Amino acid sequence: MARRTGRRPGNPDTREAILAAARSAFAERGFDAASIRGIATAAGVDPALVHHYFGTKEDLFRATVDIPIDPAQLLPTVLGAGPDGAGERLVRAFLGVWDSPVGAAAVALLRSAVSNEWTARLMREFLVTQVLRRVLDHLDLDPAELPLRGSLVATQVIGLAMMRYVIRLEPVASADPETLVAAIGPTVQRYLTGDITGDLAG
Amino acid sequence: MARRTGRRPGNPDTREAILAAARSAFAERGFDAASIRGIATAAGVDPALVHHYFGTKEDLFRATVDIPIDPAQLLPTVLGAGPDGAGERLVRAFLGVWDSPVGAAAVALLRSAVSNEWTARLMREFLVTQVLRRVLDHLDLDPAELPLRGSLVATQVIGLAMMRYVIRLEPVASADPETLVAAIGPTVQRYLTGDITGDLAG
DNA sequence: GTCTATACGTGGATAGAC
DNA sequence: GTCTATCCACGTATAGAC
Repeated sequence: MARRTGRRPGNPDTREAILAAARSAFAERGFDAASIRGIATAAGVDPALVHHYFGTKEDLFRATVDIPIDPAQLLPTVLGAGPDGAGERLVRAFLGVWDSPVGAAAVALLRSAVSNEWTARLMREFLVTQVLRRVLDHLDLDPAELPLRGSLVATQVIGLAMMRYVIRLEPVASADPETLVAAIGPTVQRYLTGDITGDLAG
Repeated sequence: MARRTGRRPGNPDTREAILAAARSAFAERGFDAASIRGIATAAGVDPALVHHYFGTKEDLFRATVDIPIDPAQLLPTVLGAGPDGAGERLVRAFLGVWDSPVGAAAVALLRSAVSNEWTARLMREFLVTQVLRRVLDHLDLDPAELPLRGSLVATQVIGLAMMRYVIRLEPVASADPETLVAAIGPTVQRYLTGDITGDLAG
């Protein structure tokens, strides 16, 4: 019995356990409020290990939100069938991602963007360069209108995320995804391709 | 010369100075990140005075967001001219409030609602009982649809606030209010009185 | 590779002097 | 009414023992 009964050394998935704990902690509390100690406790490891594997808290956050989701993959689904109905498909695709486990990273980014200037910049850049620009570039539109159209889409989509995942306002928080697609899809469609100058009457 | 040259005693507007500093601090950083010490420094007073006037940090926050804005006052403006165009008028009224100095309190509440469960509850209750219910009660609608309509309006309006005041995504962040009214008003109008079940095609 | 101990900073809150 | 001094809790991060 050369070895004591203590915890086994070199646990191979300690890193993954930390990452998972960090993901939910950041998603539930945001960057500032989440603590390394809390994450370590949730993962069942020592706080020092977190630093050992990931460096600073900021590094850990970056690793957390650096999810293996390539927005480009979703583009064919959203835009493949042409501009008609793109709004509905975009809302459906967003809900699909946010409702999935990896959506926790998106919620973490959203929650943190409110308290941290650098995470807000991270979010702006992600929204603009990874999502909005790609979608809008595939639609034949007046280039001068693109920035406004893009940020209007952002107001609706991020507002939906805020109410559903952060503020948890009912009934949006637990509504069926297709209900939201039917209700909000047309809004996004109008922001993408419709008239946004006010000529459209109720 | 019975009196020294030190700071004058009994400064009557110290309380207001603290309140103003607290408002902008909470609006810029949220409840958690804003510190009593920082607020005191910004107000040019001692941290202990903050406690003396307002009690705990939570008490101070409540005093900060307890603004003298009665949503009921805005109702005639929004709904007075009938349901047609109510969406545009609601967006205009919101921007009027949020863009004004007292809007800082609203931004503070929004920012804080993301990190604090109790401020999120505060915001939910304010939204539901003070804003959405009042607006919707004045429109003749199927009562079964009211909660969904109300939270849809919330997704769009709060999303607008997030992008304009918190994330500061351009061009929405510095857009002319009437541009936003023209673009977003019809969305709110549809959520209030239109078809939200998906029959409306682009 | 894992954990203990600790340095270092910050922030809320209070007691009590002036 | 205002401020000094301080207590206490917590968080990040690191050094170094095992």
